[in-house]
Amino acid sequence: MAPSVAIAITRHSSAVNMRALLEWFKENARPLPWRISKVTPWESLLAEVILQQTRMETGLPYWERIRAAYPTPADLAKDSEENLLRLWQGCGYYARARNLYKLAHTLDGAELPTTYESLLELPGIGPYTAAAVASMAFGEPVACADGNVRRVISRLRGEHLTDSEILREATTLLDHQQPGDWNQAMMELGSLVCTPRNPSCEQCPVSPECLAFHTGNPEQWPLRRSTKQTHIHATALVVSGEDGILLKARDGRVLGGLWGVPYAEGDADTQTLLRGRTAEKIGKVRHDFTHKRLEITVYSSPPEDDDILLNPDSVPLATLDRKVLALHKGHQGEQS
DNA sequence: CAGCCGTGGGT
DNA sequence: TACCCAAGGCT
Repeated sequence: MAPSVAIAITRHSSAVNMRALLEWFKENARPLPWRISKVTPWESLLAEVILQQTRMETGLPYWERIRAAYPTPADLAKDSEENLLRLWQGCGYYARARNLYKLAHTLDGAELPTTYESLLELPGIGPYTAAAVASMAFGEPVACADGNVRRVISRLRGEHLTDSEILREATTLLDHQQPGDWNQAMMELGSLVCTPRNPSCEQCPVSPECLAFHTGNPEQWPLRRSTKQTHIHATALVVSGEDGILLKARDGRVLGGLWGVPYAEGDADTQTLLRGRTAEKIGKVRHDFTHKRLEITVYSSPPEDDDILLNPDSVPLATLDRKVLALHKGHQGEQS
């Protein structure tokens, strides 16, 4: 009998959690644009993609610009990928932009699909984004599990849960009448109250039922991810003349689709990079990715005859390249 | 499943 | 400084 009693209590507690959480959300939700006025499903999808692994304050200006430039997916499909990347530059994880561009072409003028399952088939749309758009834009009762939800649920249960266990629990708790609000409430709670460090349990609407709160050490959940950052020495070459800077389109997965100065990692590639040039070392730039730290030695050289120079503001550039160009500009200032 | 993919802010 | 980690998805 004991197990069924426990289950009954759990279910009852879940219902209490939901009501308290939704009430807290109504009072404390940040005034985000899509909460102030209604947005289209496309605009909702744009927001979710831009906010993947990106903080609200960082992502919001990008959302405003990109939704204004592309009110519909057809508007995006009509434009070039490079123009999208120009609006995306500095936001990071550029595969998101490349996939978004593919998505617009996949639709081929059609409306956005309206269900979790069909959204999931689109490029760049995974379980989180499909659930977020399906619930918020179309009212489908599907739970989404992002980093916030993972943390909130891990602490509620006081367990180190796998992703599928998190999703199962989120689905159990989901309010089927207001799935979009409930998903947002869970994420908002994780973002504002149930923070990774120094959570504000005294302000939490569900702390009475939170096992982590009762242990007095909620920060022990969820498990920390291991992050190993490798250190890499790289070389960048700024070839500048009156007409601009030598820039090339990058390809591959790292900063693919953006443009940048000639760049190399390792001695052999560096020698190739500088071969035939009279290059002067002008300084170092440090740039961190999630899993690697770049120490970039920057060289400057005058253009050769067949170098094609561009205005850096005319092409999409990553922040890494902007840092390199900023160093070069400062060095030029010193020279004159 | 684990590693990879940007950038910026917080501690 | 070094590390964490964000409305994740792809391979």
